[in-house]
Amino acid sequence: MAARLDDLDRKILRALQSDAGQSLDEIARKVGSSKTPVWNRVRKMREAGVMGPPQVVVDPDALGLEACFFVLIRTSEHETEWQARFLAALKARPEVQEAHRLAGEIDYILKVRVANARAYDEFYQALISEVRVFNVTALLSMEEIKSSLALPI
Amino acid sequence: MAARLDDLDRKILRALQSDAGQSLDEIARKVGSSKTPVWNRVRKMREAGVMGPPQVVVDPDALGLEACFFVLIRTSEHETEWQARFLAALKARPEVQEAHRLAGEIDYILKVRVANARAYDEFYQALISEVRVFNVTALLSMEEIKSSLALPI
DNA sequence: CCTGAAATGGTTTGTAG
DNA sequence: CTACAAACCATTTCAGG
Repeated sequence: MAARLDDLDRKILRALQSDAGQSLDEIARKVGSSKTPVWNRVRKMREAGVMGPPQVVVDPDALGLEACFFVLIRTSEHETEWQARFLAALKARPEVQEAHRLAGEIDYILKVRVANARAYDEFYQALISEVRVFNVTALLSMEEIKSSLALPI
Repeated sequence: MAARLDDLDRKILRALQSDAGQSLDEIARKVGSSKTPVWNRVRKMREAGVMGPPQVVVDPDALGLEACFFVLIRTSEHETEWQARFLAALKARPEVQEAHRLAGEIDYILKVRVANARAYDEFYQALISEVRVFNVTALLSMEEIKSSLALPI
């Protein structure tokens, strides 16, 4: 799936991932090209899945979601059936913004956004009642120093 | 900064955060309203900082960024001067997609996207040469189970 | 605050180099 | 593959309920 991207493609991605609201003319000017080539490349990259649809990032505080936890999970169960249930549970829960399966001692890490510590506990209780886990450590974020969708291109 | 958002505002945010490429007509239809009120609310929420500018999410694999690490950092230094240097270093590094200051034993967590393990090591070496840290644990992601900007609204 | 329409400007398509 | 132009469609503004 690693489409061949030339320098112009990369410049376009750089412009779009910082602000997708720009007009084609603006982007063309920034990347040193013209409207049609930019449009053709954008179209191609969208079809190839190189970039997703434009999204707006909503400020969690504005919605009262003031607590962010990173959750480290160890489990003793590694059967496919258990894993399938666990993954389904994570995907179904909107509080879970990110979930990764890890290499090493810790099996999973989650990023969870909730209103407060109490809401986290409700999430936690609901999760462990759905699937058995061996050990859970929650790390509470005090300050979001950086949060960037932008990849180094 | 917690602006009062009514039900219609929330519906609009829900629609926009899943796909900001929709036309105002489509959104208006989905939320059961009309073009002008939707437009006025979008405008107001943008000005209030409730939502950021539209962004496209780029597929890391398409750029050859195939490794994702979560980095747990402990430090013994907690002076403001050290902290300022550390924060500046994190913000300056494009590999760092997220950085949080934590409560508890672990002081910081980072999410780092790089091409491979070797690129991570280069990042790591560069970071610890800039600022002194006590202990660093890197968790390598094997599989991105879920990654969603969408907040539960 | 909503409706509906008018004007502006950007996107998308098509033709030609 | 690029430049240019024409048609289309969305956004933005504005008058009226």
